Amino acid sequence: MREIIQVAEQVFRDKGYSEALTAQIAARAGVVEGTIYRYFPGKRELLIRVVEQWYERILADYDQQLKGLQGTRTRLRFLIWRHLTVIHNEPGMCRLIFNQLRAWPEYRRTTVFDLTREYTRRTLEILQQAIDSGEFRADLPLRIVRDMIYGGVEHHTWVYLRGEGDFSPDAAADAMTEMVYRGLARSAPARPDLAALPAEAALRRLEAVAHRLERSTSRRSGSAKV
Amino acid sequence: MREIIQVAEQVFRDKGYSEALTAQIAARAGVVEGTIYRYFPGKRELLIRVVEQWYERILADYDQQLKGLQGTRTRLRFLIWRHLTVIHNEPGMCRLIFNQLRAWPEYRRTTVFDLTREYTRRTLEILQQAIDSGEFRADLPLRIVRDMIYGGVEHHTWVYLRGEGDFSPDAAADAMTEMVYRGLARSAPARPDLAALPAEAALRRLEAVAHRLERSTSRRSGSAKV
DNA sequence: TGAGCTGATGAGCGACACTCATTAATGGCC
DNA sequence: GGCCATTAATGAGTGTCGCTCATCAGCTCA
Repeated sequence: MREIIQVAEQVFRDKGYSEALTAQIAARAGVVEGTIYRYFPGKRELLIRVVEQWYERILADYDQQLKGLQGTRTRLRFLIWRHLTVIHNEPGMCRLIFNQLRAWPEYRRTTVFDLTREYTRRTLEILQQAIDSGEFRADLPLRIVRDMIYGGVEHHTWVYLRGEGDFSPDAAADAMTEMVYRGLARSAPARPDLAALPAEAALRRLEAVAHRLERSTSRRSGSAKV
Repeated sequence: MREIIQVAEQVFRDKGYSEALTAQIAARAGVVEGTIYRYFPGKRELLIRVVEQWYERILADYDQQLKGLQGTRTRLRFLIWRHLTVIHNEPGMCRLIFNQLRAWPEYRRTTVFDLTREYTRRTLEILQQAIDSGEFRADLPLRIVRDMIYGGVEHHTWVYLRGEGDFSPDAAADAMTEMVYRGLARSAPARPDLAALPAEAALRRLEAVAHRLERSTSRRSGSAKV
């Protein structure tokens, strides 16, 4: 049975779900086709088990890695980068999840579903912590931000998953983190490299701060000027 | 053939791709199964034709609507809202596209692919125009912003597409537009005039604001200090 | 040694997409 | 209008797969 799952993973990964034949999986595993059905209700459940075991392996040391990271930006970037990297390293498996597993009605009762929820929950937590600490503004629904992150990752990696191109996990993670950070940051981003910015950029930043302060001041004094 | 496509659309929409039987489509269309294969190479191509015609219908008056809208924010919001609304109104059809069509190798040779590219190209255009006018900063790759928009929309609508909940196109469009706008806006939002400001004038303005702030701060600190 | 249990076996079934030889319908031409 | 050529429809197959089930082999324990 261990053998069946291992062989099935290989065959599914190489051929995709519908091109992978149960007869072939059985043959390669050195059993007869009927044996598969003693351990799995059907081909679907076989794929589900395969993906579940793989996904657990992938997420094994995940929490530990995250625990060693400090700061909203760093942690956020890690989450995004991690997701991008998994897709980059395991396109076959991700294709199976995105194209098959997720479309099935059984998906919700899968531990893949649970693990994914857990996975994305970390993102929400980080965002919420940043809001609590005042680093992020609180006026955008976090679930939508999360959707833009994970949906964005998926959309971005499609061409690659279709085998028609490549992408850089690092570059994409940088851009997405920056986008999210700017979209949510309360003030202009507190970037350590800001000191090195040219005068023009610094001026622009000051403009932004001044404008915001101006508004808040005039709002308080009651002389709203537009 | 017109009849076949119409019936097929209905059956595909109701039952999903794999539960929809060619025999049933033929029966409902009042023809025999073999007739379908005189007009379509296979079941896949039938779905492709169905989706293509539907999609063309959906995007028919799209450009006209967009042409009547002014301003980056308005136009951006319309694009996002439009996409969300189509999914909300036609979940069956969108499920077919997301779960089946897009996973097939034929997808790239589909006009659905072309139309989608055209559709998302508008988004890139709007973003690029905002960059050219100085409204948006130019240091983030636009393709990634686009991916976050359309990926985010998809991710956000999944629960609904699985028939397990609902979502508000308006609320989601607002939040996503806001997120993108803040993520890309060069200065404080709604001040495109600032971008054109020469350095000297900006400095004068900053001086003035600083003065005002100085006074209001000292006034406040006089009574608030403990 | 034999009874009872577990689990592998592989021939076969049912469901479907798809094919093809045959038949019917259509339309141009004298 | 009658004749032929071209095109379209027919429905009885066929092949492919996932899946089932009666049967059998190996193992344990009395």
